[in-house]
Amino acid sequence: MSTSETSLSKKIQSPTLTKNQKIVLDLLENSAEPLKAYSILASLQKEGLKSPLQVYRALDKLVELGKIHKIESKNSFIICNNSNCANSSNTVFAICEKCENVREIKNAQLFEGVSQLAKKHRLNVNRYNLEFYELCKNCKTN
Amino acid sequence: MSTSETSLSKKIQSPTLTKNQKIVLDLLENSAEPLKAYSILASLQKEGLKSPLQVYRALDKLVELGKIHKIESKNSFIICNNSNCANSSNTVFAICEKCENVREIKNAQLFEGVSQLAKKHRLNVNRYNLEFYELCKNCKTN
DNA sequence: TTACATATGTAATATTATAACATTACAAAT
DNA sequence: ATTTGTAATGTTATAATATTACATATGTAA
Repeated sequence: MSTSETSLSKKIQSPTLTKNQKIVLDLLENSAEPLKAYSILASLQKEGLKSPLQVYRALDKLVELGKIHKIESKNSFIICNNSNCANSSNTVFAICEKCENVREIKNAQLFEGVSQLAKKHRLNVNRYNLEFYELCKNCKTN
Repeated sequence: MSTSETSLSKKIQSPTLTKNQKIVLDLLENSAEPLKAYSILASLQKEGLKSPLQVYRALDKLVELGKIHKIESKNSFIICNNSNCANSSNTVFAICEKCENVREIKNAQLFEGVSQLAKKHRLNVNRYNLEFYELCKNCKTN
């Protein structure tokens, strides 16, 4: 009981990250685009990562903490640029149909709008993931 | 030019399916739940399917035709129960967080609502995929 | 008939992800 | 300080998902 309280408060205050979690998060923070697990592994071999599992475990944890998101349709991971995500874990992405560029959309009104829509249609939703497919600025002009 | 017209009209009238496409579609039509490529392969070995590629090719085509959808987060495929999908290729799913049950949501108003939201936020969206995470009826009562 | 696009069959291989198991690190409770 | 519990690590092997490459066949249109 006291243990579960402790681990709960830990989760809420977001625990300090371990070494592997830190270096993976760092890499994603400095990446302009989503990264794949095996590319993360390749990049971080000099930092001591040796096996896929080390990467997947760090990624799982970071997703759980809301620090990063998985783009399911691309099997890749992107830093969360949205302060909301720690609380609600709703996600909205715009994905370019041509170049596959992904950007996370950070807009409280839009988030709320989708939630409202769900409610309106009598859906009892815990969280959602919305992927918009567009033509990004770059691809539109070229 | 006339060739492109022809292939276009073909797509619009939805061409007759080939043997492999038909048996894969059939299987999905009769399945209560989304199926994975390799499970489809296993099920259809008696019908003559021998390699993953045969399954993936049929699946790709069926997705392209809007007859089925891929649930990205589960790497699995589900029959489209939505007559709209041939036209717009927007998708909305409700996925149970506990038992992973997936149902496609078929509701023109909801579809339109999401499109409106995108427009309202100045997003120029070609199509979208929305995954609601819920607790399904079954899991809620148990 | 020729030409073309689409579909097939098959083998090999690439990519993504997890299972299993032994060990270590750290914080909380006694 | 020691025990205990939980989470994280390291490592090997393997499972599951998906694609490349290439040869052949099929159907339709010019």
